[in-house]
Amino acid sequence: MSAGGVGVGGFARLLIDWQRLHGRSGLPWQATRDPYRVWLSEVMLQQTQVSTVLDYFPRFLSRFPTVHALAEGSSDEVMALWSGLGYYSRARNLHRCAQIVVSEHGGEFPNSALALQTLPGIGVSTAAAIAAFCFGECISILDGNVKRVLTRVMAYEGDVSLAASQKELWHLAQSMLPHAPSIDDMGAYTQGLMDLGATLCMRSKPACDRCPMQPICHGHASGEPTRFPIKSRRLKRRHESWWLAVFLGQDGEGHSTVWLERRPAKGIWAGLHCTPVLTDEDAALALLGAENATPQFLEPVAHSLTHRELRLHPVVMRSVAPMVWAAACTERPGGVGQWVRLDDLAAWGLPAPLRPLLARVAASA
DNA sequence: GACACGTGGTA
DNA sequence: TTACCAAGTGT
Repeated sequence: MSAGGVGVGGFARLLIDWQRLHGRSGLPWQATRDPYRVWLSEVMLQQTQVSTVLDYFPRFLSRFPTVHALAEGSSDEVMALWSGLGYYSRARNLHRCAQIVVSEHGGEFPNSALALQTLPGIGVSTAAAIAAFCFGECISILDGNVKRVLTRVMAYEGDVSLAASQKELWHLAQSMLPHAPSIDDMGAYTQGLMDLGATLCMRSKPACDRCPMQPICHGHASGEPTRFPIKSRRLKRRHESWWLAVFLGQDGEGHSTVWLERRPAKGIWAGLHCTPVLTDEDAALALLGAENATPQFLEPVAHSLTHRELRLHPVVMRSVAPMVWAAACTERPGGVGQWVRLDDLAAWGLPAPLRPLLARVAASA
């Protein structure tokens, strides 16, 4: 045991001991030091809750068990497996990263945070997590958990919305690291940072009475630990209405189909498959009215994104001669599309709100 | 440096 | 309803 903390009051020692006794263990990505699995889990967990990833991680891994398999997979299949997880640039970067690891690193992930960080989709925190877990590098992650824990322990008064504060927090995080840790120590320390933030030092109602840091925590001493972290910048969402043109048809074997187009390479749901979207009401009504059928307007569905509050208005168009629409659809901006069987949608990378929506449509079709 | 990028859960 | 935010990164 050589992990005496050098930071405030033996922070690292307290954290490592606490993690081994009370931290989380048994999560599917914890039982390994395989950089591929650790990397995959870290990317999936970016801004995403553990409970959500529990569902996606094993499915993705069973289809792509190695970085070679992933590198050789099709981008459409990767997107389909990511469908519903959100932040789809992660999936595109993941795929690109796998191809780079195979083509430029002989299929082995680089073994330092510095080198890992040059790969697409791997930033400072993810690079540190992989390096710490897989290679025992003495470097700190800096995610939301760590920021909350550190700002509370230190009663850090800086505004974490500012870049200067981020830099200061990064230095602070490095200063708390254990001294000359073993690889096991770095694993427990890194996991401990996240476990502490997730299970005790929560945003509201932190469990200070059970916290190993309580004796050294200035936030707790202040009586208002939840005052930290201090954030000035507020998120604002703007409201928008989108009309989803749900063209229904049938294939040669009598299966119900829907017309899907690939979303543009940038912006919301980039690269996913979706019904044609019209963002202007007049244009939507004009276009949908011009199609030779009776549009059926369904109840709008609310869907919120980070910066937008969407009202999705499905407009179902059924046809006796659906192929007529295919020609019309391809003329539309953004336009390359195809008819997809409603019972085959699981194999497609769709935006999350489309699955229940199309399932409803299918049920009434 | 500010902003875009998804989704589901919680207060 | 609204706001916040969860194992952040890229532009």
